[in-house]
Amino acid sequence: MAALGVETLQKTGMKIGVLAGRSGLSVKTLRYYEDLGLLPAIARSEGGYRLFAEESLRRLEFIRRLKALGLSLEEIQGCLAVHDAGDLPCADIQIQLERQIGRIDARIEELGQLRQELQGLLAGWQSDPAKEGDVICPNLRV
Amino acid sequence: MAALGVETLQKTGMKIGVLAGRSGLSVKTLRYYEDLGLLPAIARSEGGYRLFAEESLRRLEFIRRLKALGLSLEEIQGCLAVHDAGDLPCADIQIQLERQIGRIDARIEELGQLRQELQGLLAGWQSDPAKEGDVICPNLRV
DNA sequence: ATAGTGTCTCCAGGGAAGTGGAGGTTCAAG
DNA sequence: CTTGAACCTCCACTTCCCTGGAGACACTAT
Repeated sequence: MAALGVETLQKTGMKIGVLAGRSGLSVKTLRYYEDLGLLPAIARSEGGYRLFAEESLRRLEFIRRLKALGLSLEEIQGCLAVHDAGDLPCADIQIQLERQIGRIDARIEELGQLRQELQGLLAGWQSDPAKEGDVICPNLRV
Repeated sequence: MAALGVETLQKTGMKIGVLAGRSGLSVKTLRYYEDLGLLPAIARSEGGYRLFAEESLRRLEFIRRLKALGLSLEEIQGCLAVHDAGDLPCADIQIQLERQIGRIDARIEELGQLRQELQGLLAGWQSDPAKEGDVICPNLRV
C-alpha cells in the first residue's frame, strides 16, 4: 500500500498537441500513428485526452529515421514490435534495410532501362514528320 | 437520299468484349478508358452497347506504348487530344518523354543517394550489440 | 420460351500515408 | 461564468489505375 502515491506522481504525460509541437509532426499524424499501433499512448486523461510518455519522442525519431530510409510504416512497426517485446531490433532492422537496398537496386535497374529506351527513341526523333497512313505517331510507329 | 444505305453499311463496330479480346485489356479497363475520354466509342447500338471502331486497336496500342514508357494516362490523353484535333502529336510526345527522362534522372539520383546512405549504415552494422540506455537501436543511435 | 452469356450503370474498394472537416467535449484563463 | 483553444470521434477525400460486384437489360442459341 505504500507505493500508491509514487505511481500517481509520475503519471502525467504530454497531451498530443505538445508532442506534435516537440516532434514536428501534425496532431493528425500522431493520432494516425497511434491508431496503427506505432505510437502507444501511455494513458488517457479523465477527459479522454491521449497522454504520451517522454519516450514517445525517441520513438518518433526512430520512425522518422527509418521512414527517411524508405521503410514502410508496416516494416517499422515490425521493428518496434521487437523492441517492445524487450529485444534489440537491430537484427530485424538490418534485414529490412538490406531488403530495401535490394528494392532500390531493382528500381534503379528498371529506371535505367527505361531511360535508355527513352533516350533511344528521342535520339532519332522528328518533331514534325510527314503524316503516314493511320499511324498516330510515326516516331513511335504506333 | 441516295447516300443513306452507304452509311448504315459501315456503321457496325466492335462490341466491348471483342475489343477486349483483341487488345488484351479487360472490359472494365476499356470502359474506364472510355469514361476518361481516352478511347471514344464510335456509337452506341440500339440496345445501348458501346461500339468501337477498328482504329481503337491502334489507339490502345499507342496508349500501351506510352504507358510502358512511364507516362500517366493524363499525359497520354493530352497527346491524343492533339492527334484528335488533326495534328501529329509527335512534338507533344517528345516534350512528355523528355520530361519523363528528367523525372527518371531525378529519381535515380535520389535512389542512389539513399542507397549510399543505407550501405554506409550497414557497413558498420552490429546485429546484436549491447543495449545502451534508452536508445532503440544503437546502430542508428536513435 | 428460356437459358446463358454479354453488356449496361452505379457504387465500393484497394494500397500508402496521411489530410480535412463536422460536430461534440474538456480544459485553462480571464 | 464564459470564451476560446485544444482535444475527441468518425467520416470522407487525396493520387493512380484500375478491379469487383449488384441488379437490370440485350442478345443468341436451342
